[in-house]
Amino acid sequence: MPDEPRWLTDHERDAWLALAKLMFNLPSALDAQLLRDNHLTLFDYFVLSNLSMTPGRTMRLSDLASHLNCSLSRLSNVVKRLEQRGLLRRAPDPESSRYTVATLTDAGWDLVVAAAPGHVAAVRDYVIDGLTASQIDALREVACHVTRKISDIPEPNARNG
Amino acid sequence: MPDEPRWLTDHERDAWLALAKLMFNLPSALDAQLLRDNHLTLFDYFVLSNLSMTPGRTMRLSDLASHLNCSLSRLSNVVKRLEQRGLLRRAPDPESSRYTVATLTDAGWDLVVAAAPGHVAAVRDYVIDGLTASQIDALREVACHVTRKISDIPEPNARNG
DNA sequence: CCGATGAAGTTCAAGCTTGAACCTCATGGA
DNA sequence: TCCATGAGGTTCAAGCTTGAACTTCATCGG
Repeated sequence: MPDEPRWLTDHERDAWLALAKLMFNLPSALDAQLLRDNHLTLFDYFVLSNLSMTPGRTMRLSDLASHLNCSLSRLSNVVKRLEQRGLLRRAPDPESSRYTVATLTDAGWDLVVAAAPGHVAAVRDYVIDGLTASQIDALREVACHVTRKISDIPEPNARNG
Repeated sequence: MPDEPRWLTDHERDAWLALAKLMFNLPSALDAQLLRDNHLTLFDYFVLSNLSMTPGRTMRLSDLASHLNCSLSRLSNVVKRLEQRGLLRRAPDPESSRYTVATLTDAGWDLVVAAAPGHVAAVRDYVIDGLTASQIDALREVACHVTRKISDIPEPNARNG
C-alpha cells in the first residue's frame, strides 16, 4: 500500500474518463448494428472474419483464441453456436488429432461478405471518419501501448524495490 | 446498400484493430484488479465513486443511470446487490416520491477510499503512464469524438441523398 | 509398454446483462 | 373526481461469460 497514491491530474482524468466511456459504449453500439443487420455480435463477426482471411478458411481453435485474446471456454461456446447455425464446421486437425480446427462454410463466407460493408461503415462512422491522419496515428500508438501493457501483466502489484 | 463500401486503409485498420483489442481487454484487466483487491467490478466502482463525489453522497437512480450511460435495469440490479452488501442504501426521494435515491453508507465510502489507490495505479499502469502529454491529449480528443458520435446516433443508416 | 504430465477442448453451475412486461406515482384533461 | 398518459424503477426469462472440473490426446521417463 503506497503512502500517497499518484492521483490523476485533471488532464489525465479527462482522457481516462473519455476512454472509459468509449470502452463501455462502443462495443454495444457496434454490437447493435451487427445484431440488427446480420444477427451477429461483434465477437461472432471477429471469429468469422478471422477465418475468412485465413488460407483454407480454417484455423485451430487454440490459435483463434490467442488471436482474439479470449478464453478457450468462451470460444468453444461461440463456435458451437456458429456451427449450429451452419456458419462453420468443426473437425479434428488432420495434422495432429489433439487439435480441433474450425472451417468457414460457404454460408459463413457469404454472411461475412454481406456483413462487412455495414460493419465497416459503422466503424468509420463511430471512430475513423472525422479524425485527422495524425489523430489516427496517435490512436494506434496509444491503443498499442495499452494492449502491450495489458498482455504483459508481469505482476500488477510488484513493488519489491 | 452502397455500391462499393469504403474499406479501411491499412493505416486506419491498424488503428481500429488496436482499439478493438483495447476495448475487448482493458475492461477485464481493470475488473480483475478491482475484483481481486476489493471484490468490486469496474462498474460497481463507478457507481460507488459517482456517489462519493456527490454532495450528500446521494443521487437519483435515473441521474446515475444517465451519468453512467447504462440501462436503468442494469443499474437497478447492481444497486440492489450493493445494497445487500451494505455499501449503499435506497430510499424514496424526499423531494418527489416518484424518484429513488441511492446514498453511500459509511462502509461504502470506506470501500471507495480503500479501492481508489489500487484502481488509479492500474489505470496509470495500463493507460496513462508511458504516454506523452500530447498523446494524452490526443487520446482525450479521439475518445470524446467517438463517444459524441455514439450518443448522437442520429440514424446509422441514413442515406437519403 | 505403462503411467505421469500437460495442453486442447468441452461442459456445467453461478453470476451478469438485456429487453420486455409490469407496477407505482405524478400530471393533465374532462 | 376519475381516467389516461408517461416517466421512474423493479422483476423475470433468456442468453452470454467465467472459472473450475473433466476428458482426451500426445509426449516423456522408467
